[in-house]
Amino acid sequence: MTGLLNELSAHGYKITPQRRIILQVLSESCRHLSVEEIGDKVKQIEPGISVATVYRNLNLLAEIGIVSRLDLHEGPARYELNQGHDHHLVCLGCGHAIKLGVCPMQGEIKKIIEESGFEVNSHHFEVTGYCQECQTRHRKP
Amino acid sequence: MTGLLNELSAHGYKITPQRRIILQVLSESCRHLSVEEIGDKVKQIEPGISVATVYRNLNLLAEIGIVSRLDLHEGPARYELNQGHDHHLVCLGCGHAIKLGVCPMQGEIKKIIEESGFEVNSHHFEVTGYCQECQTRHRKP
DNA sequence: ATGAATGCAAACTATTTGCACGCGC
DNA sequence: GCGCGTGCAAATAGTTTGCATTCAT
Repeated sequence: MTGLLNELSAHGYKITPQRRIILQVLSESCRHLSVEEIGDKVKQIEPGISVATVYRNLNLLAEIGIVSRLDLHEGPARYELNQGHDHHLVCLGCGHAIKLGVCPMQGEIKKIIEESGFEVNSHHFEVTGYCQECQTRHRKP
Repeated sequence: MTGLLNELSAHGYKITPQRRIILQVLSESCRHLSVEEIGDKVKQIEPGISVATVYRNLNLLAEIGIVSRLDLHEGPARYELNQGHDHHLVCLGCGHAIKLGVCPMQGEIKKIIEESGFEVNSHHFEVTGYCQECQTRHRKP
């Protein structure tokens, strides 16, 4: 948490109460939160904070790599603290992002991409479906 | 192309001139098109067609699996005919999506996911960076 | 003290929707 | 002829932005 704040100032950005709170909220969650969810939690702590600020800071944080953004087609973007490097099983039922310990960007695939001459900037692997809990619920209708 | 139309009626949907034209436009492109691009091309063929129709049909086509949708964070969603199953190297410079012949959803990774009890609905692997052509352009500033 | 960050509201972009009409089956 | 599909315009969702003010450094 303090590390995150340091990273902010290291990039030349100021440490404001708003940023502190946004980072706090993110660090207390173990799943991808929508801007709305983040905004709600933030407002519970300090009601005066505007959505615009939340948006601005999430963009900023995503840009410097502190948070990662998940763009599902349905609904708004979702954010979470960038846990180094992770891929997820995202449940369409409950929204939980289950961490996957492995990364597809290795072995044969990595080699193929490197050999193609493409300069990799980032990669994204995401599996959507239903977690065990939601499977039963989803099947009945 | 006729196969695509068949697939539509097989799912109980009517074959309208609009749908015919949208599919024609998609089948003539080798890259992911935004709705705006699709709309423009469609209107060159038949000016009366409304964007709403384009949206409605792209959603429909995506649902029955005829087209695939690409959700970059920047800007609108992009669509292309579903070429079976593909992953891409998306260039941040020129926007081209270079097809990757291989799929990460196999071997060890597939096994791990299956064993976790997660019910996979779909998966998405996407690499962003710069294609060879754009690498030089991008490096100079 | 200076410029970066904020709050507010208005603007904007992408997409969806309600309704009356038109057309494929 | 029935009902799905369409065009239009208005509505909505998500996000960004201009501007005056506040605050971190």
